[in-house]
Amino acid sequence: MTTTTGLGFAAALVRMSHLVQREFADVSRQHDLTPQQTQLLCMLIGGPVGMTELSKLLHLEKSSLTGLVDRVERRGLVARVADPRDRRACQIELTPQGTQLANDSHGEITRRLDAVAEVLSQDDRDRLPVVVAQLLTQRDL
Amino acid sequence: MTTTTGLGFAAALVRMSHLVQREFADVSRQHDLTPQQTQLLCMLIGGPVGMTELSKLLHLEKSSLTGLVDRVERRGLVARVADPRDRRACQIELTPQGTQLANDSHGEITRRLDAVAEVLSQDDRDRLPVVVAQLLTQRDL
DNA sequence: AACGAATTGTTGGTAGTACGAACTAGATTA
DNA sequence: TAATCTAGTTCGTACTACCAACAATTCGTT
Repeated sequence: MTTTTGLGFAAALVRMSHLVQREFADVSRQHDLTPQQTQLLCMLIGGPVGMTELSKLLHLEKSSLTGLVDRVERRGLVARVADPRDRRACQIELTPQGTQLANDSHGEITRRLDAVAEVLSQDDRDRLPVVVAQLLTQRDL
Repeated sequence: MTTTTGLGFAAALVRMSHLVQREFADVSRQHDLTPQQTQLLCMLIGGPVGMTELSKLLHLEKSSLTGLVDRVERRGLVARVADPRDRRACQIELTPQGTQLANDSHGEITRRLDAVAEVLSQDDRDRLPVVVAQLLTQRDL
């Protein structure tokens, strides 16, 4: 009842989430980062982002984000750069070292999760992202 | 590339995980619990569990678990009961109040995630748990 | 039975996470 | 200009999670 057969839909999602979280934590630890720090770095791969937007992307209060950025900045992985358009605001950007780490981590996580997919039929493998996309249309972004 | 269309397999899993985490956090907050506390309570629905086994189920160090159980015990939701077979060990069990909360939370989370599934075709809805079960055979339990 | 090893759970210390309320400085609108 | 809103920080609190060290108990050998 607990294993492969009688897994309900909700339970399946929860289990899958745990699997992802575990890989994420694992890779983060390899790079001596916390999962939250890794997530922040990955969020910046596309380019600098302001604090307010980051807090929305990460679903964090701004005050929580301040501390997270502080700690990652202290390690020299990101920098706060002034926003020329608004003197209150700042943009968070990856340093060269941070870029390296962000790419490595992102790549490793992607590699691992893709590896997990290998047991599936080609059909299932193609279908799952589509299904997820449908789910996300409701609650997520 | 970021949105619905070109979602890679790994990215899909990560997004789905976020969705689950969010629902979990949301429901926990409604009941004035942390996600970790909710998870602990749900883990005990099936009956009392010892600390060592719990730490494996939750992937936590025993020392981390001690604190988690302490806090939930302080709220009167669980109790440590002696294990007659081993005088070192204890079993963690839900109090009546904890049972109520555990069932409520578990039900609410299940209800929400099942609701999310409603956009899917019957076929996809049936298939996903099977696919997840296949994925879990590798890394998970 | 007794000794050493392994196991169960706790304590204490450290770092990180996350929130809310209060705040400063700069932008926006009336 | 005054009133208001927004961007980000600070502060205080509670929780999470790890590691190393520990006491009590059980297990395995001899």
